[in-house]
Amino acid sequence: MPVEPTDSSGVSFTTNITPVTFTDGPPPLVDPPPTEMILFPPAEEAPPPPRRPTHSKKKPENHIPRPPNAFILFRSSFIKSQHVSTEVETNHSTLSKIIGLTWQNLPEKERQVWHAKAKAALEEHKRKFPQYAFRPTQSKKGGTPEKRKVREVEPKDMKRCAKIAEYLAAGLKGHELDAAMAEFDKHHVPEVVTRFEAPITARAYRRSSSAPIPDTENSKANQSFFSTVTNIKKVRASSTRPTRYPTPEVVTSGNLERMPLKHEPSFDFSSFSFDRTVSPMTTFSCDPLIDIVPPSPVDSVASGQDIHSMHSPAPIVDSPAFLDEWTQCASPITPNTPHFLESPSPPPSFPGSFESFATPLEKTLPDFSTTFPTYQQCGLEMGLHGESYLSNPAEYATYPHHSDPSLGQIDIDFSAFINTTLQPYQL
DNA sequence: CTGAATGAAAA
DNA sequence: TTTTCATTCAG
Repeated sequence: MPVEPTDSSGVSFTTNITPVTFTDGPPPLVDPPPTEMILFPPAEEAPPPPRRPTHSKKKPENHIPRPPNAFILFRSSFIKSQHVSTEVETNHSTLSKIIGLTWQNLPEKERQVWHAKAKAALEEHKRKFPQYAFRPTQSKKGGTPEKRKVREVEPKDMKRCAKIAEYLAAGLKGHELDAAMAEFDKHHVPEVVTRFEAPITARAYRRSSSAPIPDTENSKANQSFFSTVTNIKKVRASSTRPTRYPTPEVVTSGNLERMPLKHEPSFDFSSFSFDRTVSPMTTFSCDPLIDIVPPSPVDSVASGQDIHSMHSPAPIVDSPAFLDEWTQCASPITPNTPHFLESPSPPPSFPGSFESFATPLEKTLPDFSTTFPTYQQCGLEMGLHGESYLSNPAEYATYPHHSDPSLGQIDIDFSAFINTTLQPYQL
């Protein structure tokens, strides 16, 4: 809400007047439901914040923001009202999910209130900026969406989001919701799964939000990670393909300077072919839009080690033959290589593995590549402190804000790898 | 800057 | 039909 021309805000909403109830503006077009029936009454109209301190880089300073739509208004008010406290959720991406669900659950009657407010806001906007016209910048050039990016997303616990939304719809807010969710989290098994095996550490969980800190005492907490495949990305309705997660088709793009494609042991596709005659890879699919078949619950790798007893086995390797294939790759890994590592434990070192073949960039990056050899063999490694989720190559493109700026942006497109090497093994 | 949601408006 | 951008702020 930029403070435009000084006086353009002639519609100053009586800021410091005694809270005598009086609705602002003209009578609403839609009669609001009885106050006691409103689940989420609009937050108090606060004076516009003293201009956002954050230095917006792409905004011309005189930028006129779009008028907010009904949902945006609802979300804004919802956040302001702290209906979901920071105790329950702080991540705004997740909050958007929750509020989105809540919006759907909202009685039509109450939604109309917000549509009315949006309409009023639009009128107000037009009064204020008669010359305004929405001018979306066409970022990409005409023709092929050559380099649309597919971004790794943090897994969200949708069950939990839905539960929160359910409680909200039932009228639980604030501290009541806190208590209810605290109880829920005590028994809830977080279902967060990336399509490949994700190193779900306690810290990663916390950071990825929407997941309570896993209770290590809860023995079944981690066993369901791969018994249920969740994290199905909800994609906005579209007649064709989801807009944000297109099927990979670009053969090569991205910044591969630091991750050589060829003649580089650490990133040589040809060196690790998934020969289906050797071992069909039946445990996963690489299409980010396709669900995967959960891998067999246990593989030979998980030979009763403590680490594995607390985590599901890595699903990538499903057969000894396949494992052998991997061992022939740049990074020798033994069948006993742990695939999971709880964050506090130091990664095991393998003679002549990571250190010996890693590129300088890789060496500066998280050491979990030694923990997840399958990824490191793909030349994949991402995350700052080894606690980020490893990416599904099919979904990964770039994660700039998770890469150290001093290292340069990691930007790899795995489409070629996926299409040529993994495609045959998709289910 | 990005992700999340929904929806209005433009390309 | 598809894309952008309104809000929000931790990451």
